[in-house]
Amino acid sequence: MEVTNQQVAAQLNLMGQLLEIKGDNTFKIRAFYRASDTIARLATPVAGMDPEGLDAIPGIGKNIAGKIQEIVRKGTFDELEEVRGGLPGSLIELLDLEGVGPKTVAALWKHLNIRSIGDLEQAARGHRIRALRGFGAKKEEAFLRSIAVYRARSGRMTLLEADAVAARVQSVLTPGTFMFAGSYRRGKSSVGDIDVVSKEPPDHLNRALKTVATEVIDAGDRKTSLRVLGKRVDVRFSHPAQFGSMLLYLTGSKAFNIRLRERAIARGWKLNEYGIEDRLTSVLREFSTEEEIFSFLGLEYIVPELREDWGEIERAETHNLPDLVTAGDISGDLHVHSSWSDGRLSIAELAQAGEDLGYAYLVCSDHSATLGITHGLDEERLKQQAHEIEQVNRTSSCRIIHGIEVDILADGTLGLPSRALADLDFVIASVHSGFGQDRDVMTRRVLAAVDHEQVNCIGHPTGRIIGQREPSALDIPRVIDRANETGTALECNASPYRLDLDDLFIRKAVEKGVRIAIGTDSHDRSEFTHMRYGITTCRRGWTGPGDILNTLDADALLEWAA
DNA sequence: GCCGTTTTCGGCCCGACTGTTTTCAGTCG
Repeated sequence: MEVTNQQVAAQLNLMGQLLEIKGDNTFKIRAFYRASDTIARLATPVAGMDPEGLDAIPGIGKNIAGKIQEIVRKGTFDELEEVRGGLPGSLIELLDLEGVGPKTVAALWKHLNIRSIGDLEQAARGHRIRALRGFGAKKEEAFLRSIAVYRARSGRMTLLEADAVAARVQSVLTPGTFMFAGSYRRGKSSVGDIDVVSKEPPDHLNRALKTVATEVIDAGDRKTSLRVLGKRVDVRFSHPAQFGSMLLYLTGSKAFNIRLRERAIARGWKLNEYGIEDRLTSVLREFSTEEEIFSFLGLEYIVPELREDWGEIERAETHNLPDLVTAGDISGDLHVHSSWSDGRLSIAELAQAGEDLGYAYLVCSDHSATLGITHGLDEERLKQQAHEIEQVNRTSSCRIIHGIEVDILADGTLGLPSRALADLDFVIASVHSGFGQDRDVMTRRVLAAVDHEQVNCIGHPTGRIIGQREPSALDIPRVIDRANETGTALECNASPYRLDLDDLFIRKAVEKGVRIAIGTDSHDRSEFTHMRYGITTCRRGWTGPGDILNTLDADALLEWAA
């Protein structure tokens, strides 16, 4: 079984953590973390790369390249096993506690033989930690609080949850005085916390924020951290004259910020969240908008969705950033369900919803009959549905395109015969079962659907459900290559629980020339607005209007599908 | 451990907040 990039990244990350506890050189530690991050967001599997190819990746030198090859061969590397041998494995879990870092873990272990979260809890309850130099009663309380949060935590938020937390925070903020920042602003498919930059005075705002917080983690004049609806919210206060710098800093990403700061250093400046300081004269230049900073640094303005250090800085230097798709480019939704299968809306109601959104068309893609739980369509009911769609289309300005979401069965065959699919205008093929298949089986299964003459699009290709189900083992780069050969589109499923394909693979796909179909997978009226999540995910994948099927008008779409 | 349009050696982003101290270490983003 081929080792995935995620597994390689996990081993490199583990090495970083162990070296931290051991107290090794901080720059060596940083190198392992950086390599881990880089591998985790690489679309190309490292398992197939040669040493030169690995070495060519920024942040990966000869040494780590060798270790990656060791991991590919045997799942681990000698130096990792050596370091691991000297430390109890359970120490790592202590690093997951908020406020507990490597120095704390090492001290607790060496002096009190604390090796796990359970050990720490006992020691804190027994007040045994305050005897240690540098530790006191408040630390013991903080450890117990962190343990409680750790045990109750639910991980990253879907964008729906993030919207709910953001709305609650927004309810106590003054319009026009703040901006959301962080990964929420960058539009990542899941969000760890909510970041806010505010121009309002801290004392006033801290009082207001407390009214919506379940816990105040810390509160200062420059920054405040809270828990709202159980999720972390970080607020930074900024002078209006410095708002651009603070917004840029808090929007990140971290890797992007580091690159910009390095760029400033090369010019004799220091970039921070207050402005750009001349290192010689110590004169601080302030920026009220982000646009001014980019301009000052000699860069084209980079939209938040692109700020990941995925090559956008180099493109901004030459004023050659991609032209990204916007909501205004979208003519229709390529994946919605009706009450013919498991949706709530009738065909007529779908058409009305489409009209309300100003869409030229909707692809009605109900489930095929093989998926027992959703009383999907067989050949006979498909014909009846075609008749109803024809009726509705006579009076609707939003055209209902007759499609289907047909199951890709475990052996790669489809849930309906070709003759039934031939009568339809848009065929989406999706995996809905057997997600645990190994890489080869799953990939052959999906490739069979890509090869199928009637299939126009592969729905939610990896099958992941954010926070609930991991992506399948599918070899996406192979699927992308084959989709390019056969002219098959890949879906960006816009459901906030899916966002599948995600940014990284979308970028890989459009680089190869594969078209992306954005579908909300709506089962009810409220879900049509999820289109915005799909658009943002596509923008993060560097897609322009021409890469997206939804930007075609109805006739062009049908022509493409035929 | 990685890297180079001042460098193959000597750097490596920058600052806020807390707790335990009495000037700072640790953690976090």
